[in-house]
Amino acid sequence: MIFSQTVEYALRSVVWLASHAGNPQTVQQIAEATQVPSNYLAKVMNSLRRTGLVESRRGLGGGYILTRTSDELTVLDVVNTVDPIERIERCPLGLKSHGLNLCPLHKHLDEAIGMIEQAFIKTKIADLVVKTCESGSICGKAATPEPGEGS
Amino acid sequence: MIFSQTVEYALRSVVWLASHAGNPQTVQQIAEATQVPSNYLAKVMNSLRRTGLVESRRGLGGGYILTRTSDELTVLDVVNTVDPIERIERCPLGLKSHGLNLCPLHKHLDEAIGMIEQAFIKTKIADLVVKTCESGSICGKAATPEPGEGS
DNA sequence: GGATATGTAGATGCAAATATCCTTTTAAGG
DNA sequence: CCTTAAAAGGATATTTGCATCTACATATCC
Repeated sequence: MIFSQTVEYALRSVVWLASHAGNPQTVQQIAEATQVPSNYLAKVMNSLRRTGLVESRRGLGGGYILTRTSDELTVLDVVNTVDPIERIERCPLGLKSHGLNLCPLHKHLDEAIGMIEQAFIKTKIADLVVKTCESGSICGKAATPEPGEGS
Repeated sequence: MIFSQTVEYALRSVVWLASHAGNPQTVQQIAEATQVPSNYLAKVMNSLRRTGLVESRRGLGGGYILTRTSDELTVLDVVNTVDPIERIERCPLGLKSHGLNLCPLHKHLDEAIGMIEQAFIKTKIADLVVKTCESGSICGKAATPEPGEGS
């Protein structure tokens, strides 16, 4: 319901790239940092490349980088790449009787989708980057374990 | 993405029941009116019964009716029965470092989910019933074919 | 140019959501 | 009772999203 796993993965990865602008990140690096299965992540990154959100470089020193700055890149861009948001334009019941007008049900559902869409347009990837810690994960500071958190 | 097929089916059916309050509707009737595969609909209706949103009567003259009036029943009630909305409460990455605080990514995603949840609480099933036509479908007037739309 | 490190592509496996079918239970009406 | 109409339950497809594995292409470094 609501957001697919793949959307999660794609967003985590893009946020990670945003916080490492300029430095190509390999699938392995991204996978470890974002805790996404690396084999699957490879597919996801490839999708992002095909739609032009990221660039790839092969070979030693290669990896992925964003093609835009993180404040020119919205959550919607990422979401629409891997699992596009589809507005309800026609009645799923295929009734001709109300032409372009949706019935109340689908009108309300579409409005809900629209809200999400708007929120995702407004939110830039830059807004999602954690700044309060040096080289941390996308989501705190996993990479720099705190004192007293031995495992 | 966003809404599952089952949610669609459940909502259509409940809206149909709402517009036939008092008259038990059989799975067959609901299925035809809402264009949902009847065998699958049977499962969905059963779920709605288990969570108490509808009552069933077996045997001749049986069918399903709502247990509440349509303005006491929200879209969220229905959605949560068949495909519950889950807020993001803990960081999916399982990082302890930020305790109860979500990272910006998951904070934003959760807010989006929260918006949907609110919208679905506010929307009553009564708001979704088409009133402008007598015995029509949930979504216009499919049941009363217009003149000149022979088939 | 050989060794190594990367992304790219395709085949396949697996599990969950969706859909179908068949049997059993329960109720109503004669 | 018996017949019929309905829901309830269970077994089984089908489809799709998620994930894994392997082979291949391309770049860097020595």
